[in-house]
Amino acid sequence: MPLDDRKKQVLHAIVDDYVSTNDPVGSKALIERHNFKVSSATLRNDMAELEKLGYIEKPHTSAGRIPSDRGYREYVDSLMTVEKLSDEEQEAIKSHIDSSIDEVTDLIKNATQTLSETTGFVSLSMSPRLRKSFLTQLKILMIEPGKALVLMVLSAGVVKDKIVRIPNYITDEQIFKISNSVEKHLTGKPLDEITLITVESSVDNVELPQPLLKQILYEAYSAIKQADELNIYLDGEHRMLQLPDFSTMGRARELLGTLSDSSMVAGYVNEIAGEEHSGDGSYMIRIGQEITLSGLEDCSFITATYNLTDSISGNIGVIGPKRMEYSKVISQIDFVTTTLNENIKKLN
Amino acid sequence: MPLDDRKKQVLHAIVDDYVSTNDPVGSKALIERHNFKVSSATLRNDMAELEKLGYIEKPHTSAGRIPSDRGYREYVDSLMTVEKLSDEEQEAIKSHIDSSIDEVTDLIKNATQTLSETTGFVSLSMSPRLRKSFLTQLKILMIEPGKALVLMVLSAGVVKDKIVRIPNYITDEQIFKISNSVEKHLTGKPLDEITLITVESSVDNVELPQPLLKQILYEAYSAIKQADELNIYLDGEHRMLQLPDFSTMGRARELLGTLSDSSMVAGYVNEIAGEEHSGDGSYMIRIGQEITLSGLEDCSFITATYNLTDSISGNIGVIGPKRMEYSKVISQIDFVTTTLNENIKKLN
DNA sequence: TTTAGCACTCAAAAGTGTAGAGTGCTAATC
DNA sequence: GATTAGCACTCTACACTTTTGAGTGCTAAA
Repeated sequence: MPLDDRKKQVLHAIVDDYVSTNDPVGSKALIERHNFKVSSATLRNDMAELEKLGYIEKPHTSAGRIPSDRGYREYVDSLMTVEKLSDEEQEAIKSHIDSSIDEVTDLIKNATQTLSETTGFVSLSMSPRLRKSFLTQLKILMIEPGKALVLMVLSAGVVKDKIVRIPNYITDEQIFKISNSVEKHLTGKPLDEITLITVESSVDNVELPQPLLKQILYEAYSAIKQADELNIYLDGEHRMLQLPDFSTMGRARELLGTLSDSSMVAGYVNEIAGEEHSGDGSYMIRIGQEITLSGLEDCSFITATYNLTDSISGNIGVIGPKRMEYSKVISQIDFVTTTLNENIKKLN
Repeated sequence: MPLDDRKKQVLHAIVDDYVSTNDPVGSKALIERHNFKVSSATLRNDMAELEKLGYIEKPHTSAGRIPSDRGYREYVDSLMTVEKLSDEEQEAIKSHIDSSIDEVTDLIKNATQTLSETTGFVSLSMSPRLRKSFLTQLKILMIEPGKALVLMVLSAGVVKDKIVRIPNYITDEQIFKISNSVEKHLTGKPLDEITLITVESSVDNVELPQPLLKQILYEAYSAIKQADELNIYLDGEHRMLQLPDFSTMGRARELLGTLSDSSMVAGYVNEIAGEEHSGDGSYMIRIGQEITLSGLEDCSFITATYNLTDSISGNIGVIGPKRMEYSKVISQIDFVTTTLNENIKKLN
């Protein structure tokens, strides 16, 4: 059963007030701050109803109400309106973004930092998912006896490298031949189609014993696979300590503890990035318990997607308290992401 | 005036007790836990004396005493004895260290993480100071029109690269020529002797208009300079929240706030790394107010040095509460650093 | 359906009292 | 002269109580 208009207004007002004051909001306070045309008693009835429906809850008997996860969800899905940032706000953000950066990775980092700075929350970004990108160059370069560098240039303009160990007595020339052969066969192939077998079968006519050759090719292969790995970058963890929501040590500890395990967070982000976008916007929101990472029960997580190319993208987002100004934060993420996308385009 | 033997014992005992209990220690408690041959009244006199000399202090009138910065300093300099870690402790550390890593940078990171994990404090490392290292290879590789990669291999086995922008219509061949020419002239030169002039004068006989050539060489130069920059890596910040010393939000906030400005921390570490080592060991200790970073007044900072080669080194260390088991932490750092040095050696 | 009024609830803040650990000082003792 | 026992005094931490005030749900009237 859908909420009637006034109940929607009440819920809207409760969320707004709670977000701005951090105090459970009661019927009287509601009347004072908004001009409802009815009395507090009426609102009390509405609030009782909203509570029964699960949109709001009481911390204890004699306190006001606070939005439940479901209440926030309703707010986010149908109540709030997302406005564009004012010119000043846009300027403030732009002043943090360094568009003179020449490497995509740094551009993304910079945007992530900006996001934390402007929202005051933790921000994060995932490295682009490069599975679909293809190799445009692959070189194996001798560094010194026993050590070589596998250097890859990917279609998205991303450069990756990895130092690998090779048998000591392999010569410059041999490596050079292998490098050329591998490059010729693998250029143009998407990363996710490159297997150990593809790599191994890409070399012929090199006068080296099979086991040695195999070893080198295995190293090359593992370098390629490593280029495909997802990295996560987190920023502004300390800002969470400034928030009243995490002013009790326990909560803060748990939160930062969880965030410190970056591979776990990365796994989670990757997981939800795989799910389809929730309808309307270009962003995705998880509220409270919807986040299945322990210690983030009081947080909300908003992510957006940036694009390196049409088919290669990554995520950027913030983790803040559930009690946040959703519409504002969404505008901020949106703006940062848009700016980031523009700057990425400029690199090509 | 030097302390007499018993006063030294008293100070030693106070530090030990305070470190282990986190309670100001009184004369009675001291008698109970240690077998002094004198009465509590005598200790009270000694303690009054120690306080007058500035080694210990009272949080308030009716509390026990806690060591002052000076007290810890005396303890660290002349009272404590540093023992080797037990076999089990060594094993525990070794189990965290991944000696299969092929890149120095990762090896250092891994050691830093291990250090935080074993001490339970924040750990940090500075990237090696590469000023004195020299180029063994330098290549400029075309990535796509308008974009090139400057790739440097340094004497320490470190590889650095940077994407730079070049004029659009520069060809593969032209870049190749420039690359060769620059490499020939710069190979073997220490980074800190390479100036823009050195780079510019390293190319001759390239049929390109001067301004274009200059632009490319400038980019190459800036890539080289960037390779020389110091990076800091911090780990385990969240662990500070577990410590009783930072159980009040205020302290923790300040601490993590300061640590989040990594360039400031890097600057400080670099500064003190420049000062000469304080005598005996291979480590360096800063206690409390001796640290001139705001928010770290209640911390101590212990650093050690790792070596890539004889002349190229970096720092690794921990930041923990002033109230720490100095001898133990020192052994831990020492062991981790030694192990790191061994693993670095194995890479070559 | 809305409203005024009222009794009831409960957390947070402020106040009170006590226990305990510690101190400094003095005068006696080794 | 150093050491000790004894004692009055100090001050925090903790537990306990009281007060305050915002908020609720319910009832009866509009």
